[in-house]
Amino acid sequence: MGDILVAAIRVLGREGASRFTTARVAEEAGVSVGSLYQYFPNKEALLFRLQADEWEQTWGALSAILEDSRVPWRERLDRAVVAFFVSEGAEAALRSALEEAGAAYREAPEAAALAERARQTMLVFVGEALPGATEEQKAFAADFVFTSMAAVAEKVTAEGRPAEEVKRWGAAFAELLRGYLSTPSSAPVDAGS
Amino acid sequence: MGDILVAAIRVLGREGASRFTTARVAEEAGVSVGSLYQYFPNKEALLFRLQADEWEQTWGALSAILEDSRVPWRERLDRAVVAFFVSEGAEAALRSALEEAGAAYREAPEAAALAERARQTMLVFVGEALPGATEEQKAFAADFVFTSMAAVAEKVTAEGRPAEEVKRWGAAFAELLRGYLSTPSSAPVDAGS
Amino acid sequence: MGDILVAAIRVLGREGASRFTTARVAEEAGVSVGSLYQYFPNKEALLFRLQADEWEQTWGALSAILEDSRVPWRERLDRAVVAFFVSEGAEAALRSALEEAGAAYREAPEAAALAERARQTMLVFVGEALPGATEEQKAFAADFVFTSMAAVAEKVTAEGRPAEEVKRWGAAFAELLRGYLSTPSSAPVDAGS
Amino acid sequence: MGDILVAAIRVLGREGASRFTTARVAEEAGVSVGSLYQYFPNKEALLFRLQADEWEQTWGALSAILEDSRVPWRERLDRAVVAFFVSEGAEAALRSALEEAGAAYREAPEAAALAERARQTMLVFVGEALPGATEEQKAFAADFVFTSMAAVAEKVTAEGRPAEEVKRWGAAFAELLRGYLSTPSSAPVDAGS
DNA sequence: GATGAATGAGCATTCATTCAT
DNA sequence: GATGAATGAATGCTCATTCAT
Repeated sequence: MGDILVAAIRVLGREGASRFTTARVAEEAGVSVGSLYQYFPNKEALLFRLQADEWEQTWGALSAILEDSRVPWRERLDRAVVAFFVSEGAEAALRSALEEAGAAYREAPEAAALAERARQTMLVFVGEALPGATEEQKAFAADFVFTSMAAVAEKVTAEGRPAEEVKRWGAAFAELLRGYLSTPSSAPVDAGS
Repeated sequence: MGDILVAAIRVLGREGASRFTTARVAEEAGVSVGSLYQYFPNKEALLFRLQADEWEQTWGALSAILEDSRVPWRERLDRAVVAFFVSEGAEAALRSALEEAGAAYREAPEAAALAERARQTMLVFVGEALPGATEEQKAFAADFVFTSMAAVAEKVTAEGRPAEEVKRWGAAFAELLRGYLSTPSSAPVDAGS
Repeated sequence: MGDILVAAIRVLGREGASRFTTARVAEEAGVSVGSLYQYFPNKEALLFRLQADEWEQTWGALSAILEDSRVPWRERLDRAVVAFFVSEGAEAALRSALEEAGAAYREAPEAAALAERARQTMLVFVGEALPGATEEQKAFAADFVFTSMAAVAEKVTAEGRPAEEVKRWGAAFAELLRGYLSTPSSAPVDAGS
Repeated sequence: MGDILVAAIRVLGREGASRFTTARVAEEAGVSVGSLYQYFPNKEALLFRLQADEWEQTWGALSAILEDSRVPWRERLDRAVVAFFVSEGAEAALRSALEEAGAAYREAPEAAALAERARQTMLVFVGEALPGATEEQKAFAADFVFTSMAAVAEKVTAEGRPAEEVKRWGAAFAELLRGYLSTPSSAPVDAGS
């Protein structure tokens, strides 16, 4: 089964999403299609698994950094953002192929659970940076930080920029977020309707 | 040919990317498949054209705002970013369908030309905000502002959030960028290279 | 399209229902699978069409006989039953293959319409044979005559008996039904419940 | 092995013929596929066995009634026919599933043996009802009675009619056959050949 | 220039059967 | 005797593209 996952990643990377077929994966893994279907009920489940593994890995590293309260939050932010950009960079090919393949990942309960965990971690972290903010402000800030970081990291890495540049973007974006979380007026909600 | 493009947008919106077929587009347009192929050499070219039109439109509005030098740059930035978010929100469905359909847009020369024009506009704009920066710093800032804005707008609108919220995100992100372009130390590049 | 129907009948007859595949039909017809699917939306529709054609033909002959009021009803009954047995005998192979293939024919509206027409014809006919019967008795008799005739004809012809014997069975069954419709006490309903 | 047969009946009833697979039967029985194949050489043999069991049971009850010479034949006929209809009604689901599954029952020697036994019983019975008939006439009558009864019972029960109605049909058909066996001219063969 | 019938490779999935453990 | 992973041929169906009319 591990063989199949490895083969799937290889096929996805080598052939692209539109040529990612069960037959090709099976052949790459050196097993029959039938065997593939003994481990995964359908093609989507396989894609799904790939996606989940990638998420788990990326987010695991990130939360370890964010939760380490011995380190000042600004430093943690810097490190986490850069780590995230780098990690996304490393798996950009798989990720974009996965996206193209359209694994209907986002709607699955497993995905929701992971996202919820991420939200919580981010919320706690933001709470440390904005001790005086209301709950609503914190919630928005957490969402904002997480979503924009993910968006930019995805975009930058998807464009195939060199690792060096990705790192620099991470640093720049971390600085941006640091500023955002540092400004007294930082809670953008107060301007909200 | 305009009919075909309109039909294509309708089919993409109504049926989704995986059911976007030449036969369906032709039928929706009220022409034969053969005719469709007289205007577009293949399916991808049609998709491509849809994408290009969308770009042109979005970017046209944006550059009009950014280039209007009678308005202070901060205000222009605010307006442009919010306008961009709103515009992306309006076409989120088409955009995500297009993405899913995999119009390999980025690599085409036509796309490169459009992007270059956008880069230039942004560069001029950034020049007004950071008069003292070096060319390299300006280049990075322009790229950074443009890319991150696009990334976040895409992500936020793709998630199907309500128009109200999209607007709020636009405002929040504009504020972020304003801060970025206002800080004396704002040129993150100084650490660069 | 006629070619495809002919080919389908041949494949069904030669290979049996379990080997009746779209690919084989297309090959037998000398066209591509794609073409087959241009005429029939799916395999079932093809089977369905075969079935409908057969029904139409069989029942057309039958009702012509039954409705010819110039002929005494007993004679009409004899002729109709024998004709039905013979007709069923001629198409036994197709019919049993069709049945095995499970064309979900019975539930379709088109089938219901045909059956209703058959029921009406039979009802009128029975009315002539049992002028004094109540409506309910007539309804039961019509159903009984039609259903049992069809059941026996199907079974006998499905067993592959020679044409000669099938004819003899038809005559015997006609006699049976004649007796049934002639007996004063013939309306079995009176014994009902 | 009994477990497997029970499981097979359950799967056939619950899932229908097209989802009747060896894997599902094995799982339902709580054994491995391998074990299933130790008892039955292939899927068809399993189906076959199901069919044979059903036959044995149905026909057993029937012959017991027909052979009980203490009862007048007319009464025996009534009872047997009604019992047959009722029995067929009870197992209509299994029977039609079996048929759909295509157990090629009729051609097997085991089936022939059962059918022969049935024929004999029927022949003896008919001999009592038509003492003066020739052997040939008796043979035809036995075949006719048995086959038509089976045909009608199958058809009526397969249509899913309510038990009450099935019983009524049984009674009606018994009356028909009684009439057939009572008429002096009843031996339809005399017109034969 | 327009038409649309024809093509056929390609895909996801199923399932009876085998055989090494 | 039991297990169940492995097999791979087979199936129904789709769709971009071509080309004779």
